[in-house]
This record gives sequence, C-alpha cells and structure tokens, in this order.
Amino acid sequence: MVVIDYKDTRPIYEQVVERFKTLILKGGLLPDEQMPSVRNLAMELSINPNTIQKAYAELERQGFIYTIKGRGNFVAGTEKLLSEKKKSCMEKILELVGEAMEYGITREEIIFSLQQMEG
Amino acid sequence: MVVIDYKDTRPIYEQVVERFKTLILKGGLLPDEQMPSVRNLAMELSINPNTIQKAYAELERQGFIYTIKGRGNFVAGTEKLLSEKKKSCMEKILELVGEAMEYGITREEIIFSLQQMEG
DNA sequence: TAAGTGTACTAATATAAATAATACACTTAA
DNA sequence: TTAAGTGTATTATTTATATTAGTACACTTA
Repeated sequence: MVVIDYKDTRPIYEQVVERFKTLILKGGLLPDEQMPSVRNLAMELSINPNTIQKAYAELERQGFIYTIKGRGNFVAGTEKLLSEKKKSCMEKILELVGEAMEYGITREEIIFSLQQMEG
Repeated sequence: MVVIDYKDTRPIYEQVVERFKTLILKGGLLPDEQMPSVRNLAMELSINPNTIQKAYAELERQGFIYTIKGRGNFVAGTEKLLSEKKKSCMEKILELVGEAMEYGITREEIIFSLQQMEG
C-alpha cells in the first residue's frame, strides 16, 4: 500500500502523506475506512512509529483523515474534505485581496481580472 | 543608519533587509539614491560583506533596489516598486482562484465574497 | 591603472528539520 | 479488570539546510 523511495530526496513522512492523499482522492481508500495503525505501518516500512505519526498529523491537519484516540485513524468523508479545502482557499484569497487593496488595487480591478480568466 | 540586534533571533541579513525596506517606504531614502556599498556597510557593522550582499540581493528581488555592477546599489523608484508589488499580488490571487475553481468554487461565489468584504 | 563597486565559489558554522527511543494514556474486548 | 490494541507526548540523536565567513574574481570610473 505504501513504499518508501530512498532515492527520493523528500523526507519519508512527506512521501507517506502524498501517497495517502492520492489514495484518498482517487478512491483507493473509502470514507471512514480505517487507516493502518501507526505501529503496524511503521513496522512494515521498518521505520520509527513517530514518522508515521507525523505523517498522520499532517494528513489530519489537511483534513484528509480524522483521529479517534485509542481507536485509530480514519479516512475523512470527501464532502468534509472538499469543504475544508474550499474554506481555507477562500480565506487565503480574501487575505490576499485585502493586501492588494493596501497597494491601491481596487475591488473592481480584481473582479475585472477574474472575469477575464479563462476556464 | 543600520544597527544589528544580537538579541534578535532573526538572521543578520534579514534585519538589514527589513531596516532598508522601512527606510525606503517611509522616505528615509529617496529613489535613485545610492545605497551604502557592500564593503562599507559590512565594515561599519563588523560583519562579512557577503552578508550584506545577501541582504541586497533580497532587496533587489523584492524590487526595493536595483544594482549596477561595478557602480553600486540604488533605491528603486516608488512607482516601480508599487507596480511590482501589485503585479505579484495579482498573480497570487489569480493562481489561488484557479485552485479554488478546481475545488468547485464558482467565479460568481468569489466575486460575491469580494463584494461582501468591508473596506 | 588604481580604487572603488558588485559577484561567484568554497568552506565553516549555526540553526532547524527529520527521525528515533522511550514512556505515557485512551479504547475495547476477553 | 486486564491485556493488547490504539494514538500521544517528551526527549535525544542524527541529518539537512541556512547562515555567515574567507577569498578570489570582474566590472566601472576617474
């Protein structure tokens, strides 16, 4: 399910994060399905449990999984995941727009540019 | 003109960058005015010239100064600086909006949110 | 051509990130 | 209630990266 590429310069925990993000987005893991336990996966990959723990913490931060202490980690529902992504993306946009307005860009200019975008 | 605070945990070059950004934005240094030479300022602060070099490279990257090889570093015109800031800010916004649309947020939703913003 | 300027390359050092070792705390089922 | 599963927290060690320094080079002008 997960493999570590030691020729890859990226840290192990990052490879693990990416692998699971892909699996979850592509439907290889279904909502509420249990993730491999921290210890099991660590043993399988012959690495320290804390490295998996770090990967899972990151996946949780990004909304891909949720944790129940003492029970395990589970795949988050796709709707919830999507709505979190939308929310944080929208927040970033509004923050940047605020900054842009400090530089003298008007709301109208921004809206005009959006309407010119392809897509 | 510049002081290093060794109690400050930030790197020296970063303190130098910030100091000059403030000076330029507040008008303490005027457009096309010559910056202290890399060697002079380094000697004055008793640090290595490369540290100042790094600070100046960063200031140039951010559009605050421009360099003429063999002659020196000079303060960038405020209009140019502002237009660079605007440009990069606008680019970031459009990039994020593209990402948002991948998540299913519509252009209209974004425009609506902008219009709701205070300011 | 000399004395000023910035630049590039390498090495040393300091700082931060990644990983591991270990002990703790929660949950469930026998 | 306890054993075996789960995640968590703390600390130490290792590794990678960022910062700074040493030094030599190249451009500009008077």
